[in-house]
Parts: sequence; structure tokens; C-alpha cells
Amino acid sequence: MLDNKKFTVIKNPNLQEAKSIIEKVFLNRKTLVAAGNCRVLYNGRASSKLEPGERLLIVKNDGAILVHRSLGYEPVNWQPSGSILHVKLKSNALEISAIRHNPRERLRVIFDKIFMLSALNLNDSAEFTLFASEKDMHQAILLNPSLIEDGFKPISYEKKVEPGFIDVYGVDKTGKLVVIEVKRKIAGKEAVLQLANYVNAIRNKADREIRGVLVAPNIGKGVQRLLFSLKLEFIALDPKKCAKVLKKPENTKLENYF
Amino acid sequence: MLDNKKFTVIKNPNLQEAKSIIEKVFLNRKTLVAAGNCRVLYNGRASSKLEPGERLLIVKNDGAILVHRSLGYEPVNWQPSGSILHVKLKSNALEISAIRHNPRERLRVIFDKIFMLSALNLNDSAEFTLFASEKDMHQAILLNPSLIEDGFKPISYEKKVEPGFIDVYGVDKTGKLVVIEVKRKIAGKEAVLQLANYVNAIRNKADREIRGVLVAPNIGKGVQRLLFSLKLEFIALDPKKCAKVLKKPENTKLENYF
DNA sequence: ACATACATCTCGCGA
DNA sequence: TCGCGAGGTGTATGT
Repeated sequence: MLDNKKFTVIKNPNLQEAKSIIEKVFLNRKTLVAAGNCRVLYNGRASSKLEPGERLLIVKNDGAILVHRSLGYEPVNWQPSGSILHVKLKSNALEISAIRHNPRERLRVIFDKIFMLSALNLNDSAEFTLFASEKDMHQAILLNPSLIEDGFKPISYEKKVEPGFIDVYGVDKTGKLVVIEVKRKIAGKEAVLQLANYVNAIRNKADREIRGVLVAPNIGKGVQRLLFSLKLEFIALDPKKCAKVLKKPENTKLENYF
Repeated sequence: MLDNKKFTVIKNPNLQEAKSIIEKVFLNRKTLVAAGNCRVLYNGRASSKLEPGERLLIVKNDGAILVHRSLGYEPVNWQPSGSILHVKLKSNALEISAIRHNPRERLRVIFDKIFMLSALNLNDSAEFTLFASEKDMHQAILLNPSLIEDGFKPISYEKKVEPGFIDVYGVDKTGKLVVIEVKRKIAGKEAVLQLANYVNAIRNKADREIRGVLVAPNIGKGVQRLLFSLKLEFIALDPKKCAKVLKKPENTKLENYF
């Protein structure tokens, strides 16, 4: 019965009932939603203790588990997907635990009262698409190098150098090498230091003039000064504009670029 | 009726019913849980589109809103607390929207079928405590400086220098200045660069020998080499050990330290 | 398995 | 309000 239904809701189950339902939910790999009074213990990379109170518990069929309080975006306690789930009845309490290895961590949610228990069979294989990521900016630059400046020609993408990867690497119209670090939001000092590292890495290898360019929608407070002192440049580029470039139908096949 | 109850659950409401319930939930500042078939549109710092499928929606009374799919720790779409909520009926669809300014963003969840709708009155003012944070490590070092090394004496905490704040600043038994950067997990290159910045900032001011010390449970792959080349040191310290130091009753009043 | 970097990161703290 | 850094960050992508 639990297996075929789209969803089941039980109000005010006793803990014994709750236990047998939750076991079935875990077995049948459905999504569990529970509301009730609980305390929560966590031990792993850190440790935490949450005193008793009324919360919302969500357990997904991949082992992800979330304890939400009445405020805020973030769960107060959680375990990512891949956790191993258990449920057991203690004296006047129902304990749901989630354990994962690497790192070794254990989460225990101990209910003394469950108001609402729901098992959901969520059928969802739909596509999710996100636009205006940093990767979109990279691709837009490769497809339309004039977004950087007139005459810019990309040479390589995600080029490996000593400290890491250069987002975009190319030459300008005068033949100078250009090292580009891309950020999708306002760039801070850390972005400049990253760029400086890459430029130095290239400088040590190539015996040519090098330009280091920070590409972002904008830069933070003291960043312009820092760029100047390191002889680096800033070029403004909006991720939304890049997303638009990519949406043009003729640009759908980036793999044709190289 | 909705106001006084601990919780309410409605199965398979029609969209008109759902709308009036959700309006009441928003008004009475309760927590909303809904399961049903929906599509989701987001536009703001980035943009996203999620095609129709069955998901779990959570709306908290501070405006936080989460759309969860059947897998994974993270919500597929969301809005943090402070968002302004609306619900409206469209042709054969119920749209719940959450708008925030700064950044200007809009999330729209459009249901064509709701299986389960629940309003929860979560009563929860309990304390949450977390142990073994980086701050715990700072405090443990201040209370028990020998955790660093024998004869170490802290001078200041969160000392402001040009690039930022020095976690712990002090002198060793030979009178050398010590700049300490603390990390609660395996430290990478970025931690070393951070430390190097602070040491340089102090070196420019004080005309004394300076030691730069990275304190963390461990260090990453190429970090030892980088430390050596920059003449910096690593001292191992486990956050759990620090948490234990702090748990000792005689150490409960850190404010007495200075 | 480990290391690196992104994220609609969120959140808290200070200036 | 902005800027900066921590986080049990999680997640994807390499090696």
C-alpha cells in the first residue's frame, strides 16, 4: 500500500507506528518528511548539539538528510547524500541516524513526538538548466573574443600552469600574450593574486611581453590600486551578456570552435 | 482554526483551496510544506529553468524558500530568508513567488497539481552549540598557549594589519615575534599565501625577527615545499583537541584572559 | 582517493 | 550597506 501510492500522510503517529513507517520508507526509497519535537546530535569534522524543539526533517532516498528549524535558508544539521540510514526505538524516543564515512560522521535525530509523517514518491526526471555561470563566460569569450577587446585571439582554455589553470589564454592584436582570469561576480583581491600567480608562471617560461587581465562584471574597493601596482588590467564583462551570446542559435555548438 | 493548531495537512487540494490556505500560512507566519508537480523559474545573479516534475517545497516564515528534488543535499532552487512572498492563481496553475532586492532576484514556483499541503507551527527557541570551529581553536590557543609550543605567549587576537586580520600574534620563548594563521582543516596553498601576506605586513613595521606559523590539523600536498621556500613553519593542532581544552570547566570564562 | 576551484553559495561580523 | 572570511560548506572535475 505504501509502495503504490503517490504519497501517504499520518497525523500524530505513536513512535512505534512511526518506526515501522519510516523503515518502509527507507526500504522503498521514498522521500520522508516529518515534523515533530526532537533533539539533534552531530559528531564528525566538528560536533554539535541542538536542544529539544520542533523541527522539520527531510530524508531523501539517496541518504541525504536535512533538519530544518523555523528560520533560515540553511538546515541546522544535515548529512549529504550517500549516508547510511537507521531508525530505532529507544525508551520513549525514536532515533533516526545517518552515518557516512570519509569523513567519518554521524548525525542523530531523536524524536519524542512526531506530529506529521509523510512518505512521498516524487517522480522527477526533468531537465534543469542554469545560465550565466562562470563557465558560460568562458565559452562566450571563446565564441566571441571581441567581448574582451577588438583583435583578441584565444589560444587555449583552462591551460595548466604551475599554480593552477588559466581560464583563457591568448594573444592581442599587437601579438602580446594575454592571461585572462574570469570572475562571474565582483572581483576581490584574491582574484588579482590568482591572476598575478598565473602571469608570473607564464613570464618565467615565455620571453615575451605578457598582459594579465581580470575579467568580471566589476571590481571591489581597493582592487583597482592593487591591479595598478601589479601592472594588471581590468575589463568589465557581465555574465548575463555572455549568457545572451550563448543563447544565439548559431553558437550552440561550442565544440566546433577548436 | 489554522491559527491555533500545531499543524494542518490537506491532501489533494484543488488549486483554489491551496491558494487560500497558502495565503493564510504566509499571513500567520507558519512554515509551509507542499508536495506536487511544478516547474520553477529563477532570475537574478544567474537564471535557471526547471522543467515540470514532482518536488517538495518548503517556505519558512522569514521568507526562506526551498525547492527540493528527490535527490541530493542541496535545493535545486531557493531564495534566502528576507524574501517577499506572493501566491497567485493563474489559468490551471498556482504560482508562488519570492522576490528579494540586493541582489534583485525572483523565484517562481508554478504548481499544476498539489498532492499534499501542510502548515506547521514550529515552536523552537532551543540552543544550538557547535564545537571545534576555527574560533574554538583560537580560544584554546589563547587559554593554553603551549598548544603551539612551550614558552609561546600570545600578545593580541585578530590583530588588524594591511591585508586583513592576524588570527593570533605573540612572542616565543626567545623573544621572536610569532604570526599565527589558524585553519580548522587541512591547509592548502591559499592559507600559506594568506600567512605570507601577514608576515610581510609585520616585517615592514617591526625591525625584529618574525616567525610565520601555519597551525592546522594537517597540510596539503605541495604545501610543505611552499612553506619551506617562504621560510614559514607548520605546527599541527587538531580542532577536536582544542574543543576538549575549552570544555574544561576552569576555562569557561575566556573573557577573563585579557 | 585526493586536490582544485566554483557557487544564485549563505551567514555573521565589522567598518 | 558593503566587504571580508568561515563553513561540518557541498559539488563537480580532474589526476
